[in-house]
Amino acid sequence: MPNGWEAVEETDVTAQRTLEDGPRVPKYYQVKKQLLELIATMPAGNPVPPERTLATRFGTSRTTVRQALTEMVVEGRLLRIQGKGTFVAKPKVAQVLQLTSYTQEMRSHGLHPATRILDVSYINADESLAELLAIRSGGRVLRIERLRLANGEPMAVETAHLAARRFPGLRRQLDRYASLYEALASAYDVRLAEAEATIETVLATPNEARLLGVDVGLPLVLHCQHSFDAEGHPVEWVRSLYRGDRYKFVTRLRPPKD
Amino acid sequence: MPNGWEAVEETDVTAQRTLEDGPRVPKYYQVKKQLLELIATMPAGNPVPPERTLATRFGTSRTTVRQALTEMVVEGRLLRIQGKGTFVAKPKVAQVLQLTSYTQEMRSHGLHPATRILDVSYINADESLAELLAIRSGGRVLRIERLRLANGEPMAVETAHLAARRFPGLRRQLDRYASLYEALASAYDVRLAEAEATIETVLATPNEARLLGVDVGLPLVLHCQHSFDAEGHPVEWVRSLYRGDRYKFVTRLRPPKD
DNA sequence: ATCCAGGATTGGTCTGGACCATTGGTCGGC
DNA sequence: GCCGACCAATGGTCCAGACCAATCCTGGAT
Repeated sequence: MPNGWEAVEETDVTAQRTLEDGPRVPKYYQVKKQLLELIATMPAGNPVPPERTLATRFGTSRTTVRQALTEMVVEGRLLRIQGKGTFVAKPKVAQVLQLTSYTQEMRSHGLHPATRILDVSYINADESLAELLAIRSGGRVLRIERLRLANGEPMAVETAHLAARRFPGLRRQLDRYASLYEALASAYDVRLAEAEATIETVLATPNEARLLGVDVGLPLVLHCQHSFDAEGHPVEWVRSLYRGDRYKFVTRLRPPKD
Repeated sequence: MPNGWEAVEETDVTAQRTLEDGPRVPKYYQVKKQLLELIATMPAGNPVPPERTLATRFGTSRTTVRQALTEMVVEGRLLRIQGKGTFVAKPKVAQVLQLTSYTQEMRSHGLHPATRILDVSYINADESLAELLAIRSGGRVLRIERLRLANGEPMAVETAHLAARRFPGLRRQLDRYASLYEALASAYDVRLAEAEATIETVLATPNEARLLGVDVGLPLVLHCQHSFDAEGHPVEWVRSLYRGDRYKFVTRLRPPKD
């Protein structure tokens, strides 16, 4: 790893008070600040010194270094790969919050989109899902689970739910069209007109971590979208998990209607 | 602490494979699942056994228990207070993404809003801020830093920036009106018509942690809002930090304009 | 009855170490 | 040249312990 690590000066990092004489600053936070300076001018993909090297350099334990690195990973500044090393991360993708297809969205960022179908199955709706899809409790629902990739890299896991009764044979139609939205438009003359969405922070479960290629516990953005057609009838309920380290969201705001 | 902890059975938690025979599940994740079951029927505010007690019960180290608890804190399921204990958290507040005042928003949730002014000062705009406010670089900007509380509890830190030249004497006007938006409307006949906002995950710095009453490193939602009046002129740029464990966001989505 | 000091309890930070899992490189055999 | 085994390097998990910081409770003094 001849990458100039030798040039990193040994540094005494001590938990200390802030300039405003406020609460003590954790030692790991000082390490984080030093690391932020270290990577400030590095291009995406540039390797960062190994944890053990950094621990020696900063005169601190590996645990403390890991804590600092973890925060930077969560914030999307670093990318850590077990067995390989730690690297400066690519900038976040700014995802516009609107009703558009994943494919179009990624292309608008100059990224090559791909989708892998993880599962397509029929389930019976519990009460809350039934209410969302305006069907009776226990009604049949088509569930489509997809992994969204950009340039071969997992970005999101999406699970769509649609009422089987409203869209008979939709499962077979999926093979004929490039996307779900296209199938809905062409085979059922249904287009999404509006949706209500919630966004919140969750942490990756072991399964989700595996799908997205991240470590368990990485913060994800949970985006639940309840979509309606032009007549105001519910079309789908989609639960999407985005990598919080890879995305920022963009939206337009207006005043509320009085 | 006679709270029935004795009734919690000793449990052998082992890192194990998932039902789908996928990757191993970390031990702390198993602890997390057990804890989720434990708190499932507890009301908000209910105490959770201390870390050392849980470590004994689960036959694991305190570090492992802490990891599980931390995840649940991040997700807003638990609230941890140093010296006091760990408690079941209140449900997240669903914040609608629209141009409305903080006061109105909290009231719509039945919460008692309050605002504490942290700082009001004039600064000189750097290039990016100048561009946002459509002023020349170095121009004078009024910076207003506020802490938003609900029922006495910190919820967000907001820092608003407005062009001093466009709103002469605004600093003094702030004392006359209940809110910034009201001052803009009454003293300058300016109302916000539209805004563009970004949302992304960041982690609490020591200063932010102190203001919000959370631990360093807790995930926060960074919300940057660039607001315009009816003529499309920029009015303000606001940087807000919301507690990710306390908020979920709600928005309406529409198709893009072709 | 109230207040304050001291101790107990609880969570927060840090250390050092061990062990595991993943990735990549090297070397030897075919 | 290609493939497989082995090893090194790197990150991921977990342990046990020590110490610090914040909160609360109790007992004694006023």
